Amino acid sequence: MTPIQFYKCLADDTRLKSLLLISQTGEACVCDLKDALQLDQPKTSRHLAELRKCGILQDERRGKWVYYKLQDDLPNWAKEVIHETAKHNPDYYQQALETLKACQAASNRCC
Amino acid sequence: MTPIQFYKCLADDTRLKSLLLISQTGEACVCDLKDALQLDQPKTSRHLAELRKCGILQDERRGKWVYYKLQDDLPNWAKEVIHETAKHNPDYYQQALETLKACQAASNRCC
DNA sequence: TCAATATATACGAAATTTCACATATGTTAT
DNA sequence: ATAACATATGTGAAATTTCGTATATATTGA
Repeated sequence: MTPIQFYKCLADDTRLKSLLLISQTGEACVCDLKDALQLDQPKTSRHLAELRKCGILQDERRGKWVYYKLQDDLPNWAKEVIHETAKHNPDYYQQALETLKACQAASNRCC
Repeated sequence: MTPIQFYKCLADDTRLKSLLLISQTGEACVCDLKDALQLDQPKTSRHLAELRKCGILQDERRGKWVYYKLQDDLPNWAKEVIHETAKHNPDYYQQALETLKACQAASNRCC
C-alpha cells in the first residue's frame, strides 16, 4: 500500500466517513452504513469495494449480509492515521455514528 | 480544516511528496522543490498554492524566493498524520529528499 | 531603467473520478 | 423452485481535477 493509494482512498466523503465509522465500531455491514450515511445501496457498496480493493478494509459474508472491518494486516502507520483522524474529528461523523450504533443494537436488523 | 479537505489535499502525488519533503527539511523554496521533484514551475507552484489555501502550508517571501513550511497553527492531528506518514514511508520520497538537501546545502543556489 | 530570475495565475483541453440507473449475483425462507 | 432481501457491478453521463501553455507579477542587480 503506497501512501498515495491510501490517501486517494481517504479523499472522498463517503469513503472517509465509512472508514471512520468502521474504525469506531469495529465492523459494519453495507446496509447499516447505507442507512447511517443516508446513501443509496450501489454507492455505498461501490465505495466500500474500493476501500477493500486498495487494502484498507476486508469483508466477510455472514448470511445475507457482508461485514466490513479494517484489514488485519493494514500497516500500523495507516491504522494510526485513521485512529488519529477519528479521535480528533468526532463532529465529522458523530451523527452517523449514533444512527449506526442504533442499527447495530436493534435485535431485528434495521435493513 | 475539515478532514475531507485535508485528505483531498494529500491525494495527489505532487502535493503529498512536497508536503513530506517539507516536513523532513522544515522548509523549502519553490525552485528547490521543483528541481527535487523534476516538475515544471507552474505545476509546482500551483500545488503548493493549493496546500497553502487549504491551510496546510504557509509561505514567506525572502527576496526572489518563496519558502513554504507547515502552517504554524496546523491542528496537531494533521501534523501527526503527516509525520507518521513520512516516518514510515521513506522510500516514497527518499531520492527527492537527497536532491532537495543537496540544493539547500549548495552555497550558490541551485535554481 | 532594463534584463534576468523566481513565482503566480488565467484558461481551455485532457484525464480522472463520481454518479445514477439498470441489472446481475448470492442467500434465506417458504 | 420461487420470492424477497442484500450486495455487487456494468455503463455512459456528469462533475471534478489536473495539466500544458502563455502570460502576469515581484525582486534583484547592472
